Amino acid sequence: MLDLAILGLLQESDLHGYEIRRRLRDSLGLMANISFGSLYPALARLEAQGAVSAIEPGMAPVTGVAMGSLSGELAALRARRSKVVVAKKARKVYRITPLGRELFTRLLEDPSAGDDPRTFTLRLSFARHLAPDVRRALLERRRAQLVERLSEVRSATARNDLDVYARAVVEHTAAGVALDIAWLDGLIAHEGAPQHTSPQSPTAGDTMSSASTSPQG
Amino acid sequence: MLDLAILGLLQESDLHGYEIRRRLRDSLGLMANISFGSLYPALARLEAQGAVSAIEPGMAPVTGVAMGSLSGELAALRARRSKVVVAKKARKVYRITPLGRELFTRLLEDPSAGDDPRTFTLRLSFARHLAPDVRRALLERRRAQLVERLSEVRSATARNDLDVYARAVVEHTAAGVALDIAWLDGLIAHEGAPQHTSPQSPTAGDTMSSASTSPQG
DNA sequence: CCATCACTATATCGCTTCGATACTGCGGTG
DNA sequence: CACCGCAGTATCGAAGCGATATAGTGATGG
Repeated sequence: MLDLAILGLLQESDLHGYEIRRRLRDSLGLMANISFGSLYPALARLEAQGAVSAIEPGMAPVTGVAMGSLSGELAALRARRSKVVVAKKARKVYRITPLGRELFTRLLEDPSAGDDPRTFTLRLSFARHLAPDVRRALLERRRAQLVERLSEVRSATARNDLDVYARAVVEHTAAGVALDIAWLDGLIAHEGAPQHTSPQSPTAGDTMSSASTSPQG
Repeated sequence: MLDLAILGLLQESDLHGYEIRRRLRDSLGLMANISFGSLYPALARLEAQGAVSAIEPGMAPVTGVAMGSLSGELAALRARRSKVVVAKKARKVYRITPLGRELFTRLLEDPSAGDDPRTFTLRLSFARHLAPDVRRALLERRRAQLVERLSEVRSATARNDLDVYARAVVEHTAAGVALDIAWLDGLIAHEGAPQHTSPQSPTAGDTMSSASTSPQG
């Protein structure tokens, strides 16, 4: 799961660990603070597989891509005024390999490679890399899962041995799942409608929001 | 986290592993299928701590509590017609100890013992065991967390480098968090209103539902 | 009549993830 | 210049997960 996230980010630019974490937090906006205890082992794993390769520190061109927006820009500013060349510390910058790109595609498309909510959210975030039919299949699959889950939760709602609080929880859960389904329906409708290449189709634009798919609370 | 769930269920009746799992699934309605790879180690852990004790198979009175609603009732039926005494197999029935009750209270009340969404959901499900002020504190604490999270996600929404899909995800996430907050507000209001012992206060009843706190999708 | 299926039930293995913690290098501030 | 705090990498132990093994039992059906 982390592998998918990492490869997806590296797809766009070379990054070092810390920055990957930051982007996971606020570019993807989801995936509440992945811990380093997960991140670094994941990077090591991917490197061992040959899916990413580490650009040795010092070799990395200091200009641009590799640095975090915040730290990078500040460092650049400082460099300009204090005329000290910002010799980057022990940063290990990672770059995706062709093999990594293959792996990314596989993780993104193969349903058997994880089907939990987190993975779905991640896949959807990267859905621009998917062919329209695969994308649609992804949405439909998820929808089916949610429909099943909804009926389970609804049956729990029907129980009469629940006190106020337990009941509040299950009802809230059910409502959440229902809204997720509605949201997916919106997305599916968008997929189905003939795709204009023009950025904004007239009816599009506000069907794209609703409730929580559950990428963390 | 599992510990809290297990102790909470054992609070009401003695149970064996399989049945704990079932109740987690459909009594609590949440906590999508806890795997046995988590459950049995957790039970072993609790037993080692002296928080639960295993009633040896055969010693357990076959009448009632220990069996699952389904299997139990069916087994009873069958026993009646086939007059074979259903000598229960290798079932290990667990019972909570006084020390376990202490641990339960601690896990339920101490915020430092886990503050992830799953744990919150669990705590709320067991909120009838909490004193009103502690209960309220629990809700307020969670609300504060969600408010912070919302502002984070909203700032992600403001980014302009997101494609349609990534944007859809973050917006959906934001909407979900907002609804969670609204739901909590409802619950808090209920807590605040002078508590009648009578089951239904006039204005109560439909404020208790909204969106997903995120006990799984 | 027995094979097979589906379900209850316990248990373990290897892997991923998490939370805590430790360490270093550097720039800014008192 | 001493110290604080942040950027950054790294590791450890515990917790949870998914797959898998094992075994007893009632029901289904050729």
